[in-house]
Amino acid sequence: MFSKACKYAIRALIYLASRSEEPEKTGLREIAAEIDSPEAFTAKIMQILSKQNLVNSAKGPHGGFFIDTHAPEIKLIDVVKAIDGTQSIYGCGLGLKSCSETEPCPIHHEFSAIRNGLANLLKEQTIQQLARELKAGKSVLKHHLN
Amino acid sequence: MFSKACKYAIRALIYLASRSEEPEKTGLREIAAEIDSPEAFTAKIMQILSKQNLVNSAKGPHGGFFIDTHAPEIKLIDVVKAIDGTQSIYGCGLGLKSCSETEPCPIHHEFSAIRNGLANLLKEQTIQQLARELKAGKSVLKHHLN
DNA sequence: AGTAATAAAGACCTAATTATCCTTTATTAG
DNA sequence: CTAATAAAGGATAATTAGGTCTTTATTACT
Repeated sequence: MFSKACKYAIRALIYLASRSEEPEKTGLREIAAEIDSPEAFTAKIMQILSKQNLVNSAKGPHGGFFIDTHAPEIKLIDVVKAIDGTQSIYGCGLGLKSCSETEPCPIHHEFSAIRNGLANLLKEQTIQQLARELKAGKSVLKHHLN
Repeated sequence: MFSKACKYAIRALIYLASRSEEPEKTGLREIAAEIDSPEAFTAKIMQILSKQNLVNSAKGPHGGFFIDTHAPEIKLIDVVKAIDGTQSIYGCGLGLKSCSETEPCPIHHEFSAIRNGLANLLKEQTIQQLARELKAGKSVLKHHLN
């Protein structure tokens, strides 16, 4: 569905959002540890998110990443587009270059409903919503050992 | 959604099924040409499908691939499982090892509906159904130049 | 029997993704 | 102004997905 990079990105953003009322910034090390992702690779992903203004960053001591609490909430689709691109969501299910309503691939119509459902979900759901559920203990970002 | 190999597999099977009342077998070259896929790579995929008994083959002159018309219709999910494995359908959307109803990832519930819809579709739809629509001119397997 | 046609099998190559390492640059505390 | 800290950026390595090539086995037709 999503690339690994995209999964890390979503997890990282949810974690960041889950502690974004804290005025403190969160360092890369902590993020990677909390979402159980490779640190250096996560750094690359954070760079992309930062360039796309999905996240803010500050260098130096007490620096780190943070989400602007005054900015509009981040939609999942923004993250997916930033990391995986639009083709991953809107491309043909069977990989045909020219697949459309008028020249559909064999599964085009059957998959449209699903694809649209997914797209709508990604457009509706925000990182912050998911972060609130995480904080409420309704979900987890990594395996919790008993 | 699916790997390229899986897309080729589905396209190849639909093409084969679309001409399976022909008693003649269909050679690799023709399949690859008709679904616009790399020949050698398609050969590999056909080997897998053949081992999984999703398709039959015959060596030698006038040999080729064919689908047993008396066997039950091939469900899309059989193809996806054979090529991409079950993880591609049932794995966690955020890549968590232990994601379940009791320890869900943040998007678990939201995605369950979509995931289930997809799985049901794959379980219902058959290659042969799609082949009939293809033959009726309602869909295409490759780009048709004007 | 011999030859051509075809799939099967395995080794091999290439490109993209994932991941690591190291250097540079910016920021801050003291 | 220096040392510490942390992100940014570049280079590179490892892994996986995607794809090719060569050889072998099988069959049909002279």
